[in-house]
Amino acid sequence: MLDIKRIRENTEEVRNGLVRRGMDTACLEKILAADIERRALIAKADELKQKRNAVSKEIGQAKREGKDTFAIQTSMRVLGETITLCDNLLANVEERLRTAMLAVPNVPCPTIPTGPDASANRVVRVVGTPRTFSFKPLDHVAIGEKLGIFDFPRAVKLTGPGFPILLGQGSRLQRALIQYMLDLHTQKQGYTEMIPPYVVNTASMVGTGQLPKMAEDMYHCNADDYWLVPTAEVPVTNYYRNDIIEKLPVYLTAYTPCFRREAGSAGKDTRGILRVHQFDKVEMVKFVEPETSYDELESLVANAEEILQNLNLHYRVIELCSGDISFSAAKCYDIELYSPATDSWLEVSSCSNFEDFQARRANIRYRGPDGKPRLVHTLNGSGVALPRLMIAILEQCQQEDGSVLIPEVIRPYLGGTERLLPKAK
RNA sequence: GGAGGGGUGGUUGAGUGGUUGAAAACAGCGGUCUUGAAAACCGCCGCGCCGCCAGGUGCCGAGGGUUCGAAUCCCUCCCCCUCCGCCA
Repeated sequence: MLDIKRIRENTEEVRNGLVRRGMDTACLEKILAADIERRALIAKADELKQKRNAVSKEIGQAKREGKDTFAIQTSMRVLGETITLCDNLLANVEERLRTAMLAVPNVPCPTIPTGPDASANRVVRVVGTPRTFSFKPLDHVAIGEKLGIFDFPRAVKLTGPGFPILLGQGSRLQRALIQYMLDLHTQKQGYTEMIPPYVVNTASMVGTGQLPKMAEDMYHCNADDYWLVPTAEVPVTNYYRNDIIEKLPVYLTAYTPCFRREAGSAGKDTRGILRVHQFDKVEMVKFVEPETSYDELESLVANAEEILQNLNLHYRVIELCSGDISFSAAKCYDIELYSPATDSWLEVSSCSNFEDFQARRANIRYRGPDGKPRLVHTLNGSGVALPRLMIAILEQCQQEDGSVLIPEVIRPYLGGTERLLPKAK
């Protein structure tokens, strides 16, 4: 959520930001009108309440002195009704204002590229070199078939499309990667590990900005009004909702399954495990002082990149343009792994600075130099998503004989195993 | 799921209709004293909203209600604790 004062006082700056996102800015006029209405009603209601408080005090005093207060009490009853009326009008305006404010996305950082969609994104750096193959590289589905590590038909039987089954050495590889990434984040990069709930309430989803906009993309438990997490960002960030953090910065990391309905994406990129409704991910979340958040974003990206570098994978970093960043983000880098079989780039990480946008929604604060509460800045980044990491490893490390050479840093997590071997015919 | 108890400021903890936004203590901040520190003493010390300021207003788990007036009475909900039941 944006600061209403910012919308009020720097309307054109905010408007420009929304225009850069390709948004209609009519919502700002509605918000400003509601804001004026709201403040007028507050002034009116406060004035009436001041009178009520004063007279009530006098009545108390008079009663103690044994005086008759019937007449004045009767007249005050009318004032009470007027106040109730005023408060109802105010509640109505505030609800309208809040609804409108929750629907306004973050203002993009001024330095990011301006553009309507992904075509305007900027490639920041390409790391590693594409491997040259002496044979035609297979895609992850074909490799997985040879290795016997997926079972898509039976997964559909159990649930439906988009809920893959990993088997045998495939399961073990994924578990090893999770373990490796968590170890790197916690042992070397200074993060504290958390195992959070995978199901959260509505307030948490509003806090990080998934609701109200993304309701259709998430799984909801009607009986309890709970939501399956689409990312660990939600429970981990909301850990400090309505809280004052004692000491900044705080770095947290969590492995969780992620659940995404991806409404409207049926039939798109559905081959294999590229785009699924349930996947695993290791996430990093930072709570920092506002002055440092853009430096923290750079180190967050570096933390994610370190994984891929250590795995010796070919990847690139993209700076998203104003039209492509997510609802809550002010600036975002995507990290994409190269898929040699499809000659395409696969997004495995999204690292964002939300500035105080989430902190205002979720009311996450710390004490500034003057001891007064201030909103923190929040950031998060994947470190990293498992399915596409698996795809990239399978494809980039595949051998002509059908085996897959395991990156060296992962081998200790696989009991020294050097390669995944094709299943016996 | 059933029965009982309880949710008050950073913490502990008073407060059952009227100068209570809230006693007291502890913690914290500033000062006096001291070579320095401790102790002692003095003062300050919650958050939000409206307002240029003065000030006003709201907040005692959340939301409603009663009343001239609610931390205090009533209703609904949430959470925590104890016991019972069920259970990985």
